Amino acid sequence: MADKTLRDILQAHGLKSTFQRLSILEYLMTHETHPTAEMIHDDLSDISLATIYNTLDKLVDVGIIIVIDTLKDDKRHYDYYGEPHYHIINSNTNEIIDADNFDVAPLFEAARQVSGLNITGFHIEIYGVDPDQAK
Amino acid sequence: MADKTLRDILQAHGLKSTFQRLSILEYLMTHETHPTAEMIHDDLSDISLATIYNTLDKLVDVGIIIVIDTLKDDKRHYDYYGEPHYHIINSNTNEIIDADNFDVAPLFEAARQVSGLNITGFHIEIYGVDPDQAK
DNA sequence: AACTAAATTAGAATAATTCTAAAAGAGGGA
DNA sequence: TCCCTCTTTTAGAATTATTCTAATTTAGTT
Ligand SMILES: [Mn+2]
Ligand SMILES: [Mn+2]
Ligand SMILES: [Zn+2]
Ligand SMILES: [Zn+2]
Repeated sequence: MADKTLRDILQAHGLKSTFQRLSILEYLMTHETHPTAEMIHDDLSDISLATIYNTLDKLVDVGIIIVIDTLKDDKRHYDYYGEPHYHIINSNTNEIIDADNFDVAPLFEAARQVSGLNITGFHIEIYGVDPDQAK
Repeated sequence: MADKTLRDILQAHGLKSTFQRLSILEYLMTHETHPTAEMIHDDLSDISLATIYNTLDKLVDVGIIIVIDTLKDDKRHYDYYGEPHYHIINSNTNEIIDADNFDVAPLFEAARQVSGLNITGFHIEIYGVDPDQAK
């Protein structure tokens, strides 16, 4: 059962399995919509909004999901982060496109050189507009 | 006078020159602190907080400054964006380091290929920790 | 089955940001 | 320089996404 896998993911990160966490994680894994807490709550309406927020915070803490806080709608968007990837944002529609066709190693090395830090992760957003749009 | 240059920048972007706008723009150009609206208001206390927000919005709209909304402090940080650059964030201290030692052209090309969009800009944050820190 | 630390919940609280609508100012033309 | 008009500024109220509280339930273990 698919349930098994979800439990494993949670346990591998030291999180207890509750049906709330299983539902929310599954929701994020199966939706490409980069939803907000409210959007998730609309669909999983049996789970309290406080739990939605608590769970999302936990999933972010352990690195299963990430936050995208760059859209102009003043809401946090969440994203399952099974594999590292970057985002392309269509400024006309605010659509977020996942992409991974770029090797970040040279960028990590550049950042290490400048800062002397141990690089642990990245957050890349590329903005674009529909090519046919005037201007 | 330095005033002249600031006026020119505002006018070049179609913004009227007010002493509030000149002050805020100069503040951002001369501080590396990536301040919040509140931090700016603390230092430029003659300017109302509403105007700080209004002005920052305008400067963002015309592209003179950018917003960094990724820190865990739940506040927007602002950054003079005279030249394109990326950010390295020390996760131990939340310090934001400016860097420009990386050519984004290949990344732009990768994004264009995936999305078909006309790429207009980017927002890159690289996270790191002090190398001596345990773990 | 019983235990206990952790998770969930409803609702209140917080606070960054936005809005309102009235007063002041900038810039252009006469 | 003096209007004129549109834009900007402002104090304070309003909004609202998110966080907090404290009581209840549950997961995982013994
Ligand atoms: Mn935010
Ligand atoms: Mn907020
Ligand atoms: Zn994504
Ligand atoms: Zn910067």
